[in-house]
Amino acid sequence: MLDIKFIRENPELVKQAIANKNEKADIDKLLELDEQRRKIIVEAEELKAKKNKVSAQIPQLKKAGEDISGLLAEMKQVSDEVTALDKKLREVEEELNQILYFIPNMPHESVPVGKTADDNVVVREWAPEGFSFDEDKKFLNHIELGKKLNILDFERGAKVSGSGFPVYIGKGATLERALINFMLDYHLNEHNYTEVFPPFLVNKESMRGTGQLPKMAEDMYYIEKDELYPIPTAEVPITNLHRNEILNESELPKQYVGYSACFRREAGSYGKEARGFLRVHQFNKVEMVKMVKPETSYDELEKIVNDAEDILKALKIPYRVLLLCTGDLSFAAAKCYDLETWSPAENKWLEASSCSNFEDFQARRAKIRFKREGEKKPEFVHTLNGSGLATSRLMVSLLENYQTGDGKIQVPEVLQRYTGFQTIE
RNA sequence: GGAGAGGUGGCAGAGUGGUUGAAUGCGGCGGUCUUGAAAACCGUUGAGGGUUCACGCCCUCCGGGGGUUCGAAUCCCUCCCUCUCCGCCA
Repeated sequence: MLDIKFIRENPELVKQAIANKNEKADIDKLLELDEQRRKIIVEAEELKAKKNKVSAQIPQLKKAGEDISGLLAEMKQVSDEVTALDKKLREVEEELNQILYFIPNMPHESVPVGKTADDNVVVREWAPEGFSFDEDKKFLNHIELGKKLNILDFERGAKVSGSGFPVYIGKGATLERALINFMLDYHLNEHNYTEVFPPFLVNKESMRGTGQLPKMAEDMYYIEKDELYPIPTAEVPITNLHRNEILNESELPKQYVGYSACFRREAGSYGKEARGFLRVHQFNKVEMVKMVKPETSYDELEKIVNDAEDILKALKIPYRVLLLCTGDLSFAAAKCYDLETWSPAENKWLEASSCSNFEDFQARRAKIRFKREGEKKPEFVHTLNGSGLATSRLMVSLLENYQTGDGKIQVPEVLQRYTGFQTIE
């Protein structure tokens, strides 16, 4: 959420930012409500001050034996007016929030302005030694490989749950588990994160805190009976760990890494793009979350991208880093890098990680603050997160890149001590 | 799921209708004393909002929400959470 004061002082900037993000919000209406709100507050507080003053005098007057019935009647009137004004204030604030909660974050000045994914900028590419984009070579895609080697079963997943719920079997399941453990260990040992194993169901306040609600409600699963949401990413429970808290400056930066299953309805996405692992309702992801001092957040963003890249380098999977343009930037993000891994069978890049700086957008919603040494006023932290990484897309690239000419899979070297086997055949 | 107890400031813990944002203790910060430190003593120590160029002034907050009252941490309703006992259970 943006600071209402900032919007008040920079309405044109905000309008431009929203337009650049291909979003809509009625800023003029918002400012009108804001003014109305403050007017009501002034009026109500004057009455409250009067009420408090008189109420304090009443016991003395009573003690002195004076007749206060007239005063009581008058105060009753004042009290009723206050109640009416407070009610009006709540209504105005609700209307105001209805707009405010739907306003996206402002893109950082370093983010290229653009309409669609075509306007994203390739920052760098990486590939292991000896790699080439070999278009002549015949590659089986991950679905074919999964079937042939009996390690993935999309049909049975559809039977048990529905389409988009893949099942890993045998060495496929082991490989998936190995991948998750490898990534967690790597971030713990090489990158100095604190491990978190979060709940997979969260409440409404948490979903609002990180910005999934109210705007993305349609993309979430919801368990009505208990008013809980299956998480779309571990970002939600981990960032909300410190909701409504004031941290000490010395505690920052907070660096968490956690595994979770992720649940997404993916309403409205069908067809070719949804084949196999490319778009699923449940997948596994290792997520990095940081809470940092504002002045360091853009350095931290670069670090988090590097941390995700290190995993791909260790796995020796070709990838590229994309800087997203304003139009492709998600609702809560100020700046975002995507990591895309190469899929030789699809002959294209697949998004396997997304690393974002949210600045104080989430922190303001979730009230995550910190206090500087010697300062009185708490400030909002900056929050960041990055997938490090999502296994489903990564698994596509892994299987396809590590297939041998005769349709077997060579297990990446760094995973072998986790799998206990070197090949899948 | 049933029965009971409870949720107050960083922590502990008073407070059951009237200047209580809240006693007291601990902790934190500042000071006196000291070569320095400890002890002792004195002072200070929450958040949000409105208004103001500013000093300041005002409002709100004692788990969340609503209500009674001129006035609520204190009374009523409701929801949430924690603890104890019983039941059920991976």
